[in-house]
Amino acid sequence: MSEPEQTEQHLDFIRTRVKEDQESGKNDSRVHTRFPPEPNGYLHLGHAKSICLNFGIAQEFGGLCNLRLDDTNPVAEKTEYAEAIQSDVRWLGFDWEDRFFHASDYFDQLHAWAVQLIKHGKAFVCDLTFEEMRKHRGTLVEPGTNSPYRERSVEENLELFERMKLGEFSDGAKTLRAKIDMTSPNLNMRDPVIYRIIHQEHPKTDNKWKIYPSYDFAHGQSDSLEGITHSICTLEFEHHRPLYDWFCENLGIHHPQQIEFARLNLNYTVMSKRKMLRLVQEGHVNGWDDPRMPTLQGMRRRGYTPKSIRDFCEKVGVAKRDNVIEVELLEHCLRHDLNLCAPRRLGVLDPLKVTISNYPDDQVETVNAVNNPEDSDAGTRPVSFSKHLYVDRNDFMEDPPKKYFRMSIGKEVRLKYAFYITCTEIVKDEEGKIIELICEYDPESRGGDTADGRKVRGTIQWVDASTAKACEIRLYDRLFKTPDPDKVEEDGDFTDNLNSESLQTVDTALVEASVLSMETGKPFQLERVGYFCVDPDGADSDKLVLNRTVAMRDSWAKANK
RNA sequence: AGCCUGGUGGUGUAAUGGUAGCACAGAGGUUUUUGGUACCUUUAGUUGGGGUUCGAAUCCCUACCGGGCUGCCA
Repeated sequence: MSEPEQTEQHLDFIRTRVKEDQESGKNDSRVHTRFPPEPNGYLHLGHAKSICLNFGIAQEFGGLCNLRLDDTNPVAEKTEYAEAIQSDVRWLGFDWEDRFFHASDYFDQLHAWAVQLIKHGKAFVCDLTFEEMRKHRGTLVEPGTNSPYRERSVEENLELFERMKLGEFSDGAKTLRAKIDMTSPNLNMRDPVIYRIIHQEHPKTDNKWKIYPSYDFAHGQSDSLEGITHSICTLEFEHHRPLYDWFCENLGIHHPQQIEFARLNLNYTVMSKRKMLRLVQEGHVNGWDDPRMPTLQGMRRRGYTPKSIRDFCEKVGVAKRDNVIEVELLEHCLRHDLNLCAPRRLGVLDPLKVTISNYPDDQVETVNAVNNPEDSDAGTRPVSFSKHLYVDRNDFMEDPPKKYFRMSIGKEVRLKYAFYITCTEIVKDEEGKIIELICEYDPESRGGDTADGRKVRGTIQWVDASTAKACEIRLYDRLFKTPDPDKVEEDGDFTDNLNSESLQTVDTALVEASVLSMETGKPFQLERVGYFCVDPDGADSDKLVLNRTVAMRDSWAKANK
């Protein structure tokens, strides 16, 4: 695992705080965090930031980090999600050891605490309907008014709460509310609901409960029970902190410190579960693991490495101000990692036939290709070479501009790892389209250089016609065509900004035979083209399907825009 | 409107009263059997206005501009 390079003078505000607490001896200098997703959807890049923060801080300060599923609302939560979450966190490279918990593990304790609050006159059963409660709540500028049920006796509250628990009332008929302050400027403090009636089977507790605690009544207490020292969450929970504190204090239990940070936003995409769900449900993408999705499953299928994502999460920093990170940073982190670890292969997306006129008709030889120039231990591999080859169509120009280094008539180029060739003749079809290049090769240039040391500036990739394998390649582009997909015309919708060309399928590609043995999901580089990985879609057929993880940086294309 | 929050190059993020730094992006260059990589150089910033101070991104006042909050979601 990569060690985050946190230098002494470069700590973010959360780590600064944790460090101070540790040095002052707070919590006996323990550091204990947790990552608490709700199992109602798949994890995305925004969650990755939180995972890296929580597990990262634990590692850096010699502490622990728990994985906890916040399963207090059985309506949308599913086991399917719970399993994906564990798999994703593990894939990202983190380990919670034996500390895998559920908020539902604490339902009994939470219930007992609710009873305790009632006995202390700090909670009451309320009969107000949803609508009535909304009216009583007041507004942003006006205080709320007390519920008419606020002054029920402890005995009555106890009895009613027990009957709620027994399932005697229908959903929404009654709630248990904390008795705090209906005039508080913080709406969360206006007698918030802490238990509601939900007749719904729970993935973990089955039909044991008819009442479920709200987030506010479960989260802090769960943290407390687990001995969490720093409860790190996103900014939207800032207004809930007074409540978090209120419960810990009024229950007299261990009081973790909640700290909020700004969630991650990335341009050209959306980062909310709700919007991603729509993309999936409305068929704009092919599922949660579509390689264009910012879900961890999508990114994994696309070929993102855990290390590149961790590196990204470290580089985006942690602060309280709203932010939108440019995708270029993500792609930089990806390429940086891939450049170091991805094996190299040869392939052409748009094949153009090449015949070497002075090469023996039936001869086939092998040349040695370097597997990874950044890693000498990766060694070399044999690649077959013969009279009939393919190069990429865009590596030839009949009428090239001044600084074009690749093929054109009479211009000598290097076929990477093989020979120098010079095009002598172009073959066209009736419509004038180039269909073949007749070339001559220099037998003395085997391996890619000659004794005379002459300079050949252009080097291109190629495949041997007799051994190359056909495959389907899926080229991905950003999902949205605008940096801020939420910025729309009136009556518009973020889906208006979807990029209709975010997926382009190329079915003409040819790759060297060894690509067949690449492991699904493990990225490799097709030299000069980009990074790719085998998609699971081809697994059950003979078809080889590749995903383009990310293109190479291309300063030539950029300069010629 | 009330409350809470936050404003540092294009984008992020440091500097907590003492040289505004780093990364990505941009521009230029060196190297190169990937027009990749690596390396070098470079453009560009403290929201405005007052104040305190020898000295302010930092402290105070004020204006302006973002974001959040009226679920029995989390």
